Amino acid sequence: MPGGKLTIRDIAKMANVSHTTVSRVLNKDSRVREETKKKIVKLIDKYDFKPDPRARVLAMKVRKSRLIGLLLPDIRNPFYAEMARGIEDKANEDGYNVIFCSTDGKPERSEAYVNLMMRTGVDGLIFATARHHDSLIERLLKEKFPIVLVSRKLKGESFNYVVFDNFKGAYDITKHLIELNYKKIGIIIGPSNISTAYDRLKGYQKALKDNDIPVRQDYIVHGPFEKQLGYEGAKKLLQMKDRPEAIFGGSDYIAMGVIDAVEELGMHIPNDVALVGFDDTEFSSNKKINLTTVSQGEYRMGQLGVQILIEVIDKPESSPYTHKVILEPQIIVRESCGHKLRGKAAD
Amino acid sequence: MPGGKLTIRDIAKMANVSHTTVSRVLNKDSRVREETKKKIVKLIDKYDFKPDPRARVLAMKVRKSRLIGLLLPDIRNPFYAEMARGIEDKANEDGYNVIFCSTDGKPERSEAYVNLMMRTGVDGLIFATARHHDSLIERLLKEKFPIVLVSRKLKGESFNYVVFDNFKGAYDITKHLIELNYKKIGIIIGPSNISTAYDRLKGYQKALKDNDIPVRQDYIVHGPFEKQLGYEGAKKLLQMKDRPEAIFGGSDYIAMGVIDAVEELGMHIPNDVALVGFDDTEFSSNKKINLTTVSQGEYRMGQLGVQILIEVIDKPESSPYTHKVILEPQIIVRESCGHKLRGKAAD
DNA sequence: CTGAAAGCGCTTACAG
DNA sequence: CTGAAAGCGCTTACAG
Repeated sequence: MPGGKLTIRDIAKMANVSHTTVSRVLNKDSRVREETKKKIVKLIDKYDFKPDPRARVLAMKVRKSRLIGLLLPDIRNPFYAEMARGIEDKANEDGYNVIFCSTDGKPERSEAYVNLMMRTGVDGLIFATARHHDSLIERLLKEKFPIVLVSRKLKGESFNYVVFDNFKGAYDITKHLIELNYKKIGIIIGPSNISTAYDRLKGYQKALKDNDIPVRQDYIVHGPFEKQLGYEGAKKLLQMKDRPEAIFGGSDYIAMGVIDAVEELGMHIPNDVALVGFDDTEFSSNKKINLTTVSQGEYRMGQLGVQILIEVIDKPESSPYTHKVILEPQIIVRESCGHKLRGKAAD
Repeated sequence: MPGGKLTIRDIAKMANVSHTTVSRVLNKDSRVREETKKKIVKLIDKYDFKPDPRARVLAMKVRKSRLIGLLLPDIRNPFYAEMARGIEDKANEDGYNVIFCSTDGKPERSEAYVNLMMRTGVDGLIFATARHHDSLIERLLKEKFPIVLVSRKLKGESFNYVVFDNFKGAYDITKHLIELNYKKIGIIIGPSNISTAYDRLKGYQKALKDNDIPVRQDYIVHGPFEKQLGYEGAKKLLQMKDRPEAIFGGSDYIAMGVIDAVEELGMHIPNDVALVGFDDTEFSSNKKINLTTVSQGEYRMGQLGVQILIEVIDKPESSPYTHKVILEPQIIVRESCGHKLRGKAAD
């Protein structure tokens, strides 16, 4: 055990009391004589005695580890790092610790990590990795294990979640581009079995339709929701004969990749091609990047996620899933999409 | 308990065996008749029974939680996010989970987090937050609690660590600037009670001296090791009457702040001022940023840190601290510091 | 105010 | 191959 192998009985012996009494002072039970209490406290301090948390949990009626698990695609992605910080802060505030795992979007890794976490005994799980159909999460749900989904949802509504209105965010930012007089707008987006990608694509399409702009399939690039996709997608899009004048990067991380490609092609943002992202990570606000994007407030999303999870852990829900929050995204306009009515870009 | 409240005895009852036997199959003890084993395994699968990890740990001779704690300044800082990923990957590989905490460099937060982690029972701790004199770490060391320091060291050598040769990295990159014909070089760096900041400052100074360039105190900006410092420091430096022609940002994160300031002042990198950083985060390689920097390989540093920690956990060291690794940093030259022999910048 | 006893869910000699 | 028993370190009625 941390700090030595003393037990409650050792302390008891030294204090000439039963271990029961020591346990009482450890648990701030009032019915201990002030005098004996002092004696025991002194010993505890002297040896810096720490009761074994596991034995403690085991012996207690309500069995909690005060540990929550967090599954996310990649902690290096600034979007998730920010969210993780919100989760961490809120959790610690309530006396919980958080274990995190980066799955790289691979179901088999999720599976392995969840097993690992279960083995160490987490009280609940936060998933930022849900796909539309996710057997792991569905199983956990069926077992009534406490979980909450953040950012990404399953199909349906039978679970607790906190997400952003991705449809609206995408709709708005696409509309913003259209108002700036762009008509040829490409999009580079994650796979459609991820709710965020799916909804953003829908929002983009709807905005085009509402403005009588045909949706071109060749302007849509799908792939893994990673930076590399932005790079490859932009290369493809920008080398078309009839290339887009603007690109909607499905996330800031993807937009990072787009920027690399644009520079490599010797082009300029926004003169040759406008660019918008989604997430508003720290990167986007950099004065050299100045990416127009959609702010989700992922820190807050993380906080809300933990808050809900802790509620569920404390009182497991009877049946219906009542915790659902949909956050309002907000467009952050910067220079990466040029100026209003600037006229068409080269093509 | 996760997945239901079944115990080993429930399973035993159903299988008509003693709970001892069930425990045996759970622990892959070979001396169980194939037949009974199958029967039990079937039951375990059927009910998806999971033994309580805490009871398990409690009952075992060697008491391990397979949990390690990680203290770092801020998970949102890409440098630490990358390191965390290295730690996570290596830990999971060995069956460990990692709990992380962002301290924002505040000793009182470290203290609180470590208490929290101790309560949940971590087997060891990785610190990326050490200061030269750090009473918390020193106490843990005295208690022989398994810990390893990464990136930042205490004064002295009585502990295990994996760090980079910050002195050399800073020396080399400063020398690089000098070879490019810059003589007025400012530096924006963290507080000198953090080993990385201290060593980098020393490296910078030595490089200047070795090239007969006087060290000017007014070209040195100290402060908290954060992005904001870069912004403020650059504003200060660049508005001096006799301003530096080049700035050494003590970390990429600081360099990010410098870039913001430079742009805000309407200046250009590298024409008006050259810039170098330290860390080589993803941000720096972006084609619009192109920051010359020092690559530390923090992912690998994280991996090595866990590896050492696990070794120490498995066999606590007799006395001397034998795990010390110093990694060689490497300069990554990009365009943020202009071209060789380009002549002096404006001033 | 205090202690003896039972019990939390599991593992592991020990003895068949 | 299998089981009864002791024990891990702690908490908590129950009975003084």
